Amino acid sequence: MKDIKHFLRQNSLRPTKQRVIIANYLFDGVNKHVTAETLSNKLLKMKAEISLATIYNTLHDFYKKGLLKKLMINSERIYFDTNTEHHHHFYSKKDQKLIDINVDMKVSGLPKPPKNKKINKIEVLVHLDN
Amino acid sequence: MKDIKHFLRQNSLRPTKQRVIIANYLFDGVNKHVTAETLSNKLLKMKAEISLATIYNTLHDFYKKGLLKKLMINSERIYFDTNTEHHHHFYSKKDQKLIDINVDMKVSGLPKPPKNKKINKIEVLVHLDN
DNA sequence: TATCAGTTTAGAACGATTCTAATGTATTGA
DNA sequence: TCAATACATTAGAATCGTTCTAAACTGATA
Repeated sequence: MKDIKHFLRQNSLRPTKQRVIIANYLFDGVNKHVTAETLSNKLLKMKAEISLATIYNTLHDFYKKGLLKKLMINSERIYFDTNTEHHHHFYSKKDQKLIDINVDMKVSGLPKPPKNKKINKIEVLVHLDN
Repeated sequence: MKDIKHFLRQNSLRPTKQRVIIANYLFDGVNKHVTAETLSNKLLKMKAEISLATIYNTLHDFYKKGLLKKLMINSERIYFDTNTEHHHHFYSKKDQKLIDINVDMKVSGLPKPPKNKKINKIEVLVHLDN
């Protein structure tokens, strides 16, 4: 798409064929959580053969430009989130699935951070059972 | 120590030389966060040469018996926490350090979990800046 | 349209972790 | 007490996600 090219250029990223395909998928308006592997699978289904190395490069390029968030979910893989707003998650270990929590939550009773340290952000992960 | 042997047996773990050394270190009353690597280094400093495979095995054995918690911190390594109570953490990416938050915190404004899912536990990770 | 910096790629390398299969050791029960 | 055996340890190989390398390619620019 034309505007994806603009969008990439606006972020000082050359709109190469591969980046356009990936950005088109990731930034279609629906928030997504992807790993290199899930993205690769999706792209293959869309008949787009892009090497894994490029997928890794592209995810990191987008991340460096602030277009993606890296999630602090420990599960062997690195998750990238197209929702770069500060938000929280449900996590189902069983399904290996993340679900955005888009409402505002408040954490109360927080202790003082250690000396000389400032709180950057608070992440809440709600683990689901089944 | 004698009681470490009892402790291991109580948890249906054979008190082998290696498990006794590791348990003695981990369960000395001071809560710790370790990775296989940091534990291995500590043990070497204590003149205890235990193979990495055994360290991994032992950490997982202890984990399976509920003696250790696995932490959901994304950082390439798996962290094990000797504090198995439900609690939260400060995390300094810069220092690659975790600090327990031992006070009770409340999260308000939590949305309903998805259909057929139950909330298991809520984990709060407070990211530090510097 | 030639140039060149930036990009893609296959495959090698890497690092944390797990596996393998041979050796060693705690437990048991006679 | 000791032999049998079930369980543990180990070195090194294998695995898996990810990063690196270096050669080929391509978008931007002049």
